[in-house]
Amino acid sequence: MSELYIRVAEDENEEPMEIPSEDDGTILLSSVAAQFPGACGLRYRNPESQCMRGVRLVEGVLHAPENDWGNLVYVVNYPKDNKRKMDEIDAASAVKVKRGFQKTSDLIVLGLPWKTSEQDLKDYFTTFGEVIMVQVKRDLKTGNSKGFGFVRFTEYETQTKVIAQRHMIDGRWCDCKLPNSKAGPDEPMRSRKIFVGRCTEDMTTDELRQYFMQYGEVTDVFIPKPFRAFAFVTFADDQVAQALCGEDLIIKGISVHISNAEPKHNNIHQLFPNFPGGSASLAAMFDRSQYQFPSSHV
DNA sequence: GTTGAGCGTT
Repeated sequence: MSELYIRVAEDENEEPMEIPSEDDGTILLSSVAAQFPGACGLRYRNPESQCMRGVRLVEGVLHAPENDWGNLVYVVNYPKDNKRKMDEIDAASAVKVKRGFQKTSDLIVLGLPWKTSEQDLKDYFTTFGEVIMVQVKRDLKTGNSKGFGFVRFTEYETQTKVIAQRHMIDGRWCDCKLPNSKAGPDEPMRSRKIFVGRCTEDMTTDELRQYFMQYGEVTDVFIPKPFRAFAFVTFADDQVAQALCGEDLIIKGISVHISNAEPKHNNIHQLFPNFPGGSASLAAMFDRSQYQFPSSHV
């Protein structure tokens, strides 16, 4: 190890910033990400070959090439600049990412009052975001509303928000769903949070944060206390979280399993049907908690 | 002229 700080920049021609190394000469990815949010690694131009080279990254720790950071300027890697990274996760995940593309679709609006018009619908939903179209389905002969309709938004974020809640329209509670799906206000808006199963007790929040940073920006890490062999990691981008679901990852030599973090009101009694002391105490214990479980455990 | 879980005439 040659010096206490190494120089890191967003781009080869940008002004570098000095990042502190650890005592053992390594650099924590979290140190880089503190200055460059969302960073997932480093690269540098090899003086001999003039090619860009990646810096070795093991579980959130960056290792100096040939044990010497030298006097080079290192360049930050970001997940979105690197499609190859996503492809490596696996083919199924890549499909998920593509399918989860931020394109809006029609939403069915269930439970409309008979009197609600398309103009009423448009006026209501415009308060959430720009509306592309609204429909109220009617009996062709009578012109009476069938009590449901459709809406489409410009922004995917608006769609997500609208699906996630119930709607009071002209005095009735209505639900907006993706057509032909059961997903409603309760259920799975695609989560930015993943469930990390098979954790060991020596895994810290910092270590988990450093590890998962390589996939995308991490906004939260939660480890239930006392130890319960799982954790939750939240990403800034739901697509990153979804892409990891189903994966087995190696953290500190341990194979952990990634699945979707489900909303916390999933029936806990299905998880532990024979809990000692009866289901009431179990329910009380969990209803007060923040814990969430993946559907694969239910 | 009624109704209240569902799934879209053109």
